[in-house]
Amino acid sequence: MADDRLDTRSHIRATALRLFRDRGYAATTMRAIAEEAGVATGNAYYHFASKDHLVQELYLDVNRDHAARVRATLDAGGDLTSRLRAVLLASVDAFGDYHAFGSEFVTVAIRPGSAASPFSPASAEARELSQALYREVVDGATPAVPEALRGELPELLWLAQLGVTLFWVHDGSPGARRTRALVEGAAPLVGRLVRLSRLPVLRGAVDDLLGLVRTVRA
Amino acid sequence: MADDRLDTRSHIRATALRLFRDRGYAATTMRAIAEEAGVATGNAYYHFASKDHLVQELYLDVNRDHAARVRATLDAGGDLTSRLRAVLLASVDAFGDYHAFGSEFVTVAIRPGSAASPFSPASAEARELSQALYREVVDGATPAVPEALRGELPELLWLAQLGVTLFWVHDGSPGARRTRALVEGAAPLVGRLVRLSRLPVLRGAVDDLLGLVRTVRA
DNA sequence: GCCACCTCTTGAACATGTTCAACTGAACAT
DNA sequence: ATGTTCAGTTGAACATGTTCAAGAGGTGGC
Repeated sequence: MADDRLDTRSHIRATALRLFRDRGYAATTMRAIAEEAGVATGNAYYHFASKDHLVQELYLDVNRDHAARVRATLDAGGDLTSRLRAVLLASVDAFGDYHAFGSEFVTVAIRPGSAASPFSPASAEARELSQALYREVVDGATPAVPEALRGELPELLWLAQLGVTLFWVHDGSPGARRTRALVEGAAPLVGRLVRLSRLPVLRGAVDDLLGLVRTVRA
Repeated sequence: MADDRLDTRSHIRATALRLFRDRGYAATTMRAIAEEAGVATGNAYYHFASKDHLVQELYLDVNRDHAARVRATLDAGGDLTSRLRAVLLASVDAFGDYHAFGSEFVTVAIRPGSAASPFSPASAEARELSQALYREVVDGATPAVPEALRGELPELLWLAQLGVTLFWVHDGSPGARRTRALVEGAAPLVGRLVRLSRLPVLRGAVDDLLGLVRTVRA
């Protein structure tokens, strides 16, 4: 019962994540986590401010998994479309273990006040990990992404991943088929648009978009 | 206490919506709604399956308000950009009353299983009301929107509104300034892209996009 | 009149996230 | 040794969404 217990905090963390994976969010009560970890309910709250904070730990795990899955692809080069496609599909895979309860978890994540929100301070580590992947997607692409886009594109692609995840949540198809179809279609479209962005006719639209992104970010 | 009480159901509904508006989602307990309405707690559950279903009623109200706000604009004609801009800004205004608690409500709405989700069967009336507005935005625009886009664009714009709302939720700026800036920038960008979509160079990208939309919708 | 049925209503009971006052025990100062 | 402090721990208590067995009251059949 106290074998792998380096310290109480990480023991509770590990217990919670296991239960989340096995039972989902709602079915994993704080009492169950505490009991399974062999501590009192209140103790879990001493180490984690809320259930959301435990979910946030789960997101961190998923993001680490995602990063590990795409390491080889990112190092291998390739064009923007194939890199983006691979990274987005890998994110679907990384979430795959939680597919049954995916909607529950993303629900928690989208709550603006939630610690598990991708925008929350508590998620900073997971967010930066994930955003770094898309920076690599862009910077390592050959042929190179046009200079003008290189600054903002990674963040836009990261947002696109959040969109894909949101879609995935509502996607009841087996094996997330529809979500994968979305990625298969969207990645080449992004690649094509990035290539087209060099054309003079599109210069205005591209400038508008970049200006909008910069304005809105502040 | 029983003055304006046509029937219990609508009395509970009205009471709940008032409390939601005044106190927000979390602070409005089912007990408070029932007590304020002068019925037992369980009675509220007889008429509304869950608290989410009451929130869904609130969304219906907001959507009706939105539709009323844009009636004149839609009847007046104008180009796509100005029509889209007006309708999106009006949606920000319609949600304005709930700005303080906006994040709470949208949180509820985004939960996939939730009755308040824009995609839920329970929200069908609100959804169709809202989607119809964007069909009008597109169909009533002069110069006319290219034939090829007229089918899918309304739904895409409706999704864009959901995106704007999601942004608004995370937008802490006074008067939702950043959200309005997003709309002010995005509407002309959409207008410009729709105009450009006629160009032969973009034909491929447009076809890809439309194909993607059709594939993914199923 | 009486019974069966059905809609509507009640309020106690339940499960769960969260809080909190009290307790433990180790580290440290005197 | 003794006292002090404080991070860590406990479990009962609380608030709230939700459920449910019980009943009220009306309507129609006989």
